[in-house]
Amino acid sequence: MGDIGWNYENKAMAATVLGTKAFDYLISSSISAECSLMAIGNDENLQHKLSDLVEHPNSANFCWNYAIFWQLSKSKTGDLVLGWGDGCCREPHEDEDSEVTRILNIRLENESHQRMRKRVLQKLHLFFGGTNEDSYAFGLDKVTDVEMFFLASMYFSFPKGEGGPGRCFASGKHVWLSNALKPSIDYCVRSFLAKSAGMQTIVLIPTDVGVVELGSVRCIPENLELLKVIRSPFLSLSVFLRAKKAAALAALTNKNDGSISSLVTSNHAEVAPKIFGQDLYSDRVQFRDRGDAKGNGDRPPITNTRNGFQWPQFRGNTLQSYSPEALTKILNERVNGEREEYRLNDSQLQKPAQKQIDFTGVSSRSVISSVESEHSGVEISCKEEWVGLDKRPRKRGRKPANGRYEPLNHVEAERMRREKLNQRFYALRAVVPNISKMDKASLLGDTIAYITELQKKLKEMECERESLQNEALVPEAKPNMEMEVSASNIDIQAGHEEVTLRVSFPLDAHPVSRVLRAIKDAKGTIIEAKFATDSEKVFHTLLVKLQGSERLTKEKLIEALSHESNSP
Amino acid sequence: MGDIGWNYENKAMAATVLGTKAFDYLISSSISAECSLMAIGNDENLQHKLSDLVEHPNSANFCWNYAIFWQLSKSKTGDLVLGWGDGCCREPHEDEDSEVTRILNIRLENESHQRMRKRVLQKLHLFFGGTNEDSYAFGLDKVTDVEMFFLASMYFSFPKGEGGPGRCFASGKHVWLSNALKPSIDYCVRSFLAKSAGMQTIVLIPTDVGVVELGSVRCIPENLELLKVIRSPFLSLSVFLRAKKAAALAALTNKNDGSISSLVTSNHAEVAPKIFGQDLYSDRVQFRDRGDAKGNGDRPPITNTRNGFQWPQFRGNTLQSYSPEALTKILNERVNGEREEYRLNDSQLQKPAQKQIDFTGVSSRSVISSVESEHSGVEISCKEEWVGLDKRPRKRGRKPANGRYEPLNHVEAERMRREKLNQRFYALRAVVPNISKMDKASLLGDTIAYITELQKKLKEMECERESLQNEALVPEAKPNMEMEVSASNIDIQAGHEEVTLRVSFPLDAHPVSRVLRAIKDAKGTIIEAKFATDSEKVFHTLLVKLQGSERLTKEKLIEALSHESNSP
DNA sequence: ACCCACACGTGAGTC
DNA sequence: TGACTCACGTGTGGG
Repeated sequence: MGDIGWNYENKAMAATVLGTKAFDYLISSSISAECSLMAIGNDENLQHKLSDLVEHPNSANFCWNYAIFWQLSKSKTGDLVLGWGDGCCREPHEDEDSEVTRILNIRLENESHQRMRKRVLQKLHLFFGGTNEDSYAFGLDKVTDVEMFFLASMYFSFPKGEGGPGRCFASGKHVWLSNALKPSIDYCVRSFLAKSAGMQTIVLIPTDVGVVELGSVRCIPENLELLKVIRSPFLSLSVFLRAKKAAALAALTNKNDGSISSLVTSNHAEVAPKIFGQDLYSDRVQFRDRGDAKGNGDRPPITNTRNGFQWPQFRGNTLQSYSPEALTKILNERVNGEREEYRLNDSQLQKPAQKQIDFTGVSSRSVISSVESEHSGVEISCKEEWVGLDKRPRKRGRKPANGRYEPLNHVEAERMRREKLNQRFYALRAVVPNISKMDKASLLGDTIAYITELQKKLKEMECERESLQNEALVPEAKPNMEMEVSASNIDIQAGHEEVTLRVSFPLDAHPVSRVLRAIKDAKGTIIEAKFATDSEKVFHTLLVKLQGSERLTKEKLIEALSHESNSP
Repeated sequence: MGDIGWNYENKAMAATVLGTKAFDYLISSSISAECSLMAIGNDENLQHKLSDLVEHPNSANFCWNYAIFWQLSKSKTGDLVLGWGDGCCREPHEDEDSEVTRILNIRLENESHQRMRKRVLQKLHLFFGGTNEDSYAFGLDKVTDVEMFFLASMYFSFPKGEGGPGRCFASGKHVWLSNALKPSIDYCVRSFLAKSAGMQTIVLIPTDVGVVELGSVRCIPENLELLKVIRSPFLSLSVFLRAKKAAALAALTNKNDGSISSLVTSNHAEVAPKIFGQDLYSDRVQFRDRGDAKGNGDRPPITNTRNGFQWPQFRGNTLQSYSPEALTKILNERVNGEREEYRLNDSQLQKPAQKQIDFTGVSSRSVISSVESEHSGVEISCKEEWVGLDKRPRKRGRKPANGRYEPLNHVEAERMRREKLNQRFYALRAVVPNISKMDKASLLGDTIAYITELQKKLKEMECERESLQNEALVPEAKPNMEMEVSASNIDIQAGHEEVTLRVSFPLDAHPVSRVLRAIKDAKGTIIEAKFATDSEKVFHTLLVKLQGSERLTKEKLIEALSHESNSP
């Protein structure tokens, strides 16, 4: 592909922003129109799961700065590839370590950098068939290193077995890099970008239908528990996505043409495949019949339409309609006239951009809300026939973003809240063993039981440890105390050059006690008892007189001793 | 009051069923029409909390067989009394210990007992102003000992400071009896009944507005954690009930007449006090304006009416309308003709009773459902003007019971589900320490964190214990093994009548080792070493020759020993 | 048929 | 004021 005519004022600068290597990757190795089919899902559900991973510091997974789901899809050439399914990237929390915040905010200060970054993203976006209105760059008033990495990742795709995600997916084994900054580490063609974003930890987790990628600027050691927690929400998703994907691919194969429009427009009510009672291609039911059946049609139509809208898939259709030459032409036009065109398309914009190319004044919020209101118009005018008609590509991924836009219709906010809660429930299910039933109440009950059990165990353990310590101390201290030589059990009689020591020990703690008892049992009488020592051992020599004719043999004695030890 | 003319065929038999003493209590000391005002609350919310305590074996409180809330109310004479607010009693679970099941099922076998029990309950019920239709006895096909106790409790009330609940309430301290079967225990005038029901554990927990009483046939030792869990759901209730009660009493005082009808009919829209945005006397909002505002008036009216219905309080109005003579007359009539009247009132009954007095064929479900359907009719006929018109007394307490009746309008079922979930959340809050925020998501997050923390700790502990055990085993086994007398370290030389034993031990584990080392340190030479023993001690006698002019004093030796022990 | 569990949209309250 | 939590009634799908 090579240079396809990107018209930057300063290519070198663009390379600086992205890094030469990464930039090369971008325009040579990885970007390809083949990922046009990628986002079959574009699943809000998935999105919420991902955003919960990175945006909620209270959960167990507080540590991630971005999350991407590499979704398995069919490329234009028919190969299976892993492409950006959905993702989320967060701004630094206020309570973040200053060091982390610093990393996350890198390159915010430089205005020209910012401009260039946006331009690069814009270009990428346009090249892949996006329009100016739905460019991410518009929605951002700053592009950090992390964000740059995150957004650029969107234009990569990986065949099975190639690149980090591809290898992870092929092997089925997770990858946990906690030192991704090390020069030797090269987990993926995007490594360079990841490093420039300060990603210390990168985790890849395979699922049935793709790969979850998480990154953190912190160093997070591999943790199987955490892995389980992360993985859990995507397990339930797998079933859903898999069916979705299978049906989509089937539809594609049946139609026997690779065009995306067929995929999009084939979604009519009578043929629309259903999965879990929901339409396959939208993550909500197209028409909640309830909306009409319940006779609450007086609600603002935005509610139904927002849910029911069949968003055409990102990039596919637009990409198809441009020849390379036309694309280049458009690119050139846009570079010079982007603001004008932008304002043209967004006449309702409350806050017009004030500088030539700077978009920082345009908050994501105003953009989106204008899109929203435009939709409302469409929706009102064509209540039923909109399927496949609206060509407006859906905003892809990272929808709530950080500069969160306002409406989140209270409906969506509530949806997110619920999703978050469910997320927690999933996570809880992952950490609590022996769940009796799968319903929430039982889960909570089991959780409570489990916690109390753990607490009890812990208390027991503590007691045990205490007593064990006491035991360990007492019989270690006791015999030591007993065996301790002190004023009470030592006696000295000094002579001229000789000293007579007399030391006493409790019998039962003394090694010879059992021998003595065995002798006693054998009715022997000790006549003389001496002991001697070398550097390693102590020898006790006993002269024993036996009563009667019994002979004390070694065997007998040993038997007596072992017998004694069995029944103390 | 004494005998007020109860017309049993066999009074002695009735006494046998309930127990003489309890029976005496019932008709002499405790029962009084004063409890007519008691059930100001009759709160479904409360009920759910209680039923959750006894009916869900999965929760932490799996162990209770009945639960009663003794609610503080104003009696007819103006005194504050604790009376049956709400309660719940459960049948044995299938998976219950056979012993417990046996206790819970006691007296099921005897048909005449059953008949008598129902008769007694019926009498009590009628005497207190109930009608045949809403008699509990109708709804039960068996009355166990536990149930008998539970149901009979309903007719008791206690002034503040008197009786178990009264004393508990006055003192503000909980009572936990885990040996309530002991003859010496007499927690309440109902003790006799409790004992006959096999209640081993009885717990009384004071709240601001009444006392929670729990009973179990198991022996449950006092447990502060459990207490906390039990108490928690009633804390949130307290606020609600207190305001409710206060307003109710205020309304009563303002009206300046003690009649209940005033309490019931005063509840019009414009004067109805509100609490938490809900009408005071019904636990649901009378009219959800939303219902009309949303324009879904085409819903079956049952929804609104069921929620909006102002159920008159139990007993109050009916009791007021009968003179004592009329009451007696009715009692006599009913005893002889109860089945006829019963069938008269329940023409829709699918399953008519088949024997003269036996009600076992009448399931609670069919009775209630007939009542329900009757209500539906009422609701349809008078859509808005129903306030205070419907005189049907509400079923009091223990509504879902065990033979749960059918509709639970899906609305109510959902309510219960939510309540149950919340219950669990409360319980969870009680067992998880360090909850950052009070919202559910955070709670779950914290719970997960806590669990993982506990698991980690436990794992650590286990490791620690293992290594400690190894440590404990090794130096416990090692010296034992070292000190073990076996073929390897014992040597016997037999003479005529004498035997010479030679036993060796490792030096460092031998008591004298430190003495020997001290001697060595003091540059002494052991000339002779003997040992002797008596029944308790072993004496080592050492003759030591010292080099040079140093004198080995006792103090020096001890110092050397202690010095050595400090730095091993 | 019914029961159960869940998710949804919505009104209301809270900070 | 908006962001957020919560409870409610309702629709729905699975057993």
